[in-house]
Amino acid sequence: MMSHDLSKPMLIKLEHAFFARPAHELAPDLIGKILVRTLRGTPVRARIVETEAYVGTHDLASHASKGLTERTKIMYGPAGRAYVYLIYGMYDMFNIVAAGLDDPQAVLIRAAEPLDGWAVDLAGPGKLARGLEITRALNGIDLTSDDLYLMANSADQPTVVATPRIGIDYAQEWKDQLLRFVDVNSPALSNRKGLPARVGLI
DNA sequence: GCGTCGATGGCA
DNA sequence: GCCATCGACGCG
Repeated sequence: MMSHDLSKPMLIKLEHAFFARPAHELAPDLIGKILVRTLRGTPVRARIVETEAYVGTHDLASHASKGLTERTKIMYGPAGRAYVYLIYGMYDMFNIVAAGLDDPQAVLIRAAEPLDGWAVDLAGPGKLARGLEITRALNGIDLTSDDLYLMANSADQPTVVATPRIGIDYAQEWKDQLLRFVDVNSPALSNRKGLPARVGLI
């Protein structure tokens, strides 16, 4: 008979099916998940604390609003791959493709807490990609690969709050949609504006 | 603490 | 001409 110690947290690798749903559902569910990046043969881990959903061609903040182009074509493919692009000439942005074929949705990973005593600043999408060495060379990579994958921690039940997305003031009626998701108790958010100073027994 | 600004290159 | 950003600088 197998024994199960339910007091022990379970770490389970996320498979493709986890990512194959609308970005507005996937994005909050990614808070508290663990990113594993293999660098020079060694896995480093970080806990995701901030994400944003980009929900399709009608979303004026999404690159997919430009339709199918050389840059956006990865979002039209299967869920669970990386969409990595360059912004401001110097920062790579790491996104996870969501939804299904020909439904171009994605989740931007904006901040994480390094684990295992690893001292690195991952509080912001540019810093996160730099710290994890995620560049455009990884655009299209399958996120169940050993180089970069995700894990669920059954013991981690973060308090998730939705806010407007950052840096998309041009997106008209989309700029106020509550499509950014944060673990309100994390010290590693990119930006704390609009959040309660602290969350206790409110 | 907060506002402003420049870096820097791919994209449509 | 614009960016799904960051870090440096100047306030007082």
